[in-house]
Amino acid sequence: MQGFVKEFIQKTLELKAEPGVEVPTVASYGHYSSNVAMQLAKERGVNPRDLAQDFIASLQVADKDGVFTNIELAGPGFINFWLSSDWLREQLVKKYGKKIDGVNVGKKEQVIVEYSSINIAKRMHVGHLRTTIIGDALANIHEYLGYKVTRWNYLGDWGTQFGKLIAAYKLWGDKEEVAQAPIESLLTLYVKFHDEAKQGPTLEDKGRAEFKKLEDGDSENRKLWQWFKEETLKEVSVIYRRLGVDFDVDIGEAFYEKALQSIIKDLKKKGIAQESEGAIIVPLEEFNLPPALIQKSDGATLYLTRDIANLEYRLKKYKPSKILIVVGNEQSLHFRQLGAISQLMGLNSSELRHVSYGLILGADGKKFSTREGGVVSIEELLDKAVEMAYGVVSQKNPDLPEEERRQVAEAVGVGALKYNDLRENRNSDIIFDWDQMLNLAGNTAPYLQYTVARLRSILRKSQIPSTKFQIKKANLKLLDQEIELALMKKMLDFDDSVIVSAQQYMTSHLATYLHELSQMANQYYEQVHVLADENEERKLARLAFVDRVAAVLTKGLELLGIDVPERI
RNA sequence: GCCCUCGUAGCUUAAUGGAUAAAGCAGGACUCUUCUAAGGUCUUGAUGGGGGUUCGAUUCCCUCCGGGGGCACCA
Repeated sequence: MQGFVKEFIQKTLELKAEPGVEVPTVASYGHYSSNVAMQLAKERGVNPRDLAQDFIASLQVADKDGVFTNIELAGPGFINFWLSSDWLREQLVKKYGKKIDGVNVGKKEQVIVEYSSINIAKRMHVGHLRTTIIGDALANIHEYLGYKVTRWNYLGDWGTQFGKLIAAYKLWGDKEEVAQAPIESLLTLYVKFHDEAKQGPTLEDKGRAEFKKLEDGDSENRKLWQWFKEETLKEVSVIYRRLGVDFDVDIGEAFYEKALQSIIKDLKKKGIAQESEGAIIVPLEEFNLPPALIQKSDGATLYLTRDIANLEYRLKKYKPSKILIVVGNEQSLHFRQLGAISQLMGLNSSELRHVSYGLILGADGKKFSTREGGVVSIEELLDKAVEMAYGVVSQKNPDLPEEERRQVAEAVGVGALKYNDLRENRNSDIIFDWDQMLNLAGNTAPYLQYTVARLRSILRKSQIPSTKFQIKKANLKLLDQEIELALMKKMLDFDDSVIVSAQQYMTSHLATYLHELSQMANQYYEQVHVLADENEERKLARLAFVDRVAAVLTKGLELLGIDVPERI
């Protein structure tokens, strides 16, 4: 409802700029608070409290419908607003009377979210977890906000390592083995190639030669490459299914290979790129950046070159208003260079955003190395989380049938892991810690899932068919407890949290909101015993209300990509 | 050396330039004949140091200290 208050102030006071409105941390400062008078006092050369007083007079006159019960001056010049209970009830019905549809702030504009971006013939490890989870949630959030979202898994499917892999496969590979455990056996071949290559340069040459053949379209190598790709995707699809993640596009680096030479030629012609030490670079002094290398001295292209082609293709085909690239902040220089080059090329029609996040570090505080074996695979992480959740479910709720316990454990374990990443979307690094990742109490997904399960349990135990829970028909006047009104107000702030999450590309706002809503819901069923109510009309109204609280929490968790079991 | 990023309670983290810095974990005290105690209630405890801008700074600027990442032929 922040937007509503903002609009009300802006219209009434005829302001050019959007006024600042926030939800105060202290309840006695009102439902909403604006610092608009303090912002404008200086340029108007008046005392902020006097200005606020004038504003309040106009606002009170403008509030003909009685939306606010109180508009008050406070502190150095804050204007604090209290919403009327009836208006809250009305809005609740308006917003949540049917299913929760979202808000159309995106106006069907295109947004491309690039995330996960795995490498072919490599295992998915903890490093891929953050990008996959954060990217998927951001995609969901943009969809809720009315954007047309394209989910893009930008595959690492090109490079000399594929020549090595093909060479290794031709030497020692076994079709059956690869088909059975693709990533495992391809990885083994790759490692073997490296070990053997230490004996002499002939093997390396062979790898390079195979890659050259692949580049030139040799049909056998092309087939092998395609097969490796398919098998890898088949294998990781199991993980994606467990994570509830799905992509619209999985075009990778290889796709752009053909476009690269003409891009380089074009950049040279326009004077954007130039030769240097046998390579081709784009100087970026004007952006205070080091020069970007787009072609090696041996003529080979680079990741950045392909990203330029990638950007060009996306702009042309999708005309997106935003491109979000969810990848760790170790690549921030790369994306700053890409952004600079896109400006030089005039490819800055859409917002190109590197959604970065901190690295996951080992216990020693150093970067996890992909090369060494010390990396935890995603399967291992998921299995461990689910196993732990299963233990807790079995202990807390032994009466649940075995199959349901398994399902609950999957939702709880995976949910806990996801929420752990989504509740904090900051740029500082994270030290990998099993205990913290698998924590199931406090500000975690299981707490939110538990809250919904409790709410649904109340509905179930009422023995009233769910079709009767109609907030439109309920007599909401009977809901007059402080906690009930506070909950209503909180529920109406849901969209704000989603909007801020999208604006700042930070899922933490939504996660924090859901935790707060959840805390209030827990207080609610602690304080108010719905089923014990002898007033049938009020009981039915409360059941309808409980149903909507659960619905908002469920929707929020859905946006975060977290499943909600009926019982837990 | 240069660039980026981070530094908040014992730990993990919040806080579009706002009022009394907010949670969770851990610690202490309560709370299950009442809709699931994965809960609820109370409680101890913090902005790295120093300057500046501002009516107001965790937030912006400068500087110092400390952690992490990056810096032409990897992605």
